Amino acid sequence: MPTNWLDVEQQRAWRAYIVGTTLLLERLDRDLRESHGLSLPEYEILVRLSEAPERRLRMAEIADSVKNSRSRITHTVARMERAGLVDRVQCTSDGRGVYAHLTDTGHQRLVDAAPCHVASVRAALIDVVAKDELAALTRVFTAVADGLSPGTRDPILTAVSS
Amino acid sequence: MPTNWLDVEQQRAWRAYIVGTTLLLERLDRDLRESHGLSLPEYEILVRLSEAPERRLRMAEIADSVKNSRSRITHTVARMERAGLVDRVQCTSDGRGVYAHLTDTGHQRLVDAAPCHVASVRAALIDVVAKDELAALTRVFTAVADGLSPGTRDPILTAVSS
DNA sequence: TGAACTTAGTTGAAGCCTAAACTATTCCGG
DNA sequence: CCGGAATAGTTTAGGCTTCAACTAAGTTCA
Repeated sequence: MPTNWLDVEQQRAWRAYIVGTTLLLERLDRDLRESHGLSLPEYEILVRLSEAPERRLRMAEIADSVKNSRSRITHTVARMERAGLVDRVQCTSDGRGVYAHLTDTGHQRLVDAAPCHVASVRAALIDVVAKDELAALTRVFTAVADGLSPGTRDPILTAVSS
Repeated sequence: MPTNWLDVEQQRAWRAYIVGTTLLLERLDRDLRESHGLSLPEYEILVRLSEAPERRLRMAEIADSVKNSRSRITHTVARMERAGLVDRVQCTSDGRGVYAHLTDTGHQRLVDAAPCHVASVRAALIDVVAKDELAALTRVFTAVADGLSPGTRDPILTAVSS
């Protein structure tokens, strides 16, 4: 079967996307690190934990929600525990299970970092695109995620309420 | 100044984007590795070199075009050289300069990998998105890249010809 | 009950990336 | 021409990620 190459428009879209994403993720990570000593992956975990009932989640739930491997979550949570951002709590109902639980310190760290992070996201992405382009972005990446990981959508991506 | 938080639509867009991007980049990288033993960053470098005059670029040109640090390019090109994909050639006009030059092996490797990679990009992104959404994607990330790295746009992103 | 299988999570080694310091060369002003 | 500043690229160490192998606990089914 001959390759169905990308046409010029598609190639432009693809390259713009990788280049923009490389710059964007690097910037957000750097801003968080410099101002609050958090990496972007750590920040994302803090957010998920802060939104969870009792501020805790099973390791696998974290892994699923941020789309990282379990191994990676183990390592990252271990670092966060060393930094006092989370506790690890044995799950009583499942002897294999472990909860990562947001500490007060961790919560405060998130509260401190959030305004700065939101400002970065706005400055670099949200505020430089039109409303309808943002809507297109949502559709595009919802479709992408659904194609690559069907049936595991973030609740916020389907419900309108926070 | 009170934080200008993201509204629900903006939050949906942002989360869809990170989650989708995490899955997408991971998938493309994995596909390339498994089928052709290349990482996505390596593949991108091969593409840039293959398009360059005489199939060679200065280290800094590579770094700029893929938006990676020079240090990272040094490391990545060193690995690629070990793998026989590129040569390193001392620049005659500037004693400090080094060219990375695509070898025949490297070019063949790219030719072999390209159809597979394009198929992955199509399956995961291009073919799951409408034409106008793709155009929006281009606009969004061109704006993002321009905001974060003004004045260093990829030629393909401004010219219509390949 | 118990053997096989699955799931949750961890571990350790190897590879990749970052940051900062470093070498070598070129550029610029006097 | 010289000295200082800037540029090109490399190096090294340390941190992060991946991979494969591993432990431990739960599940299934005869």
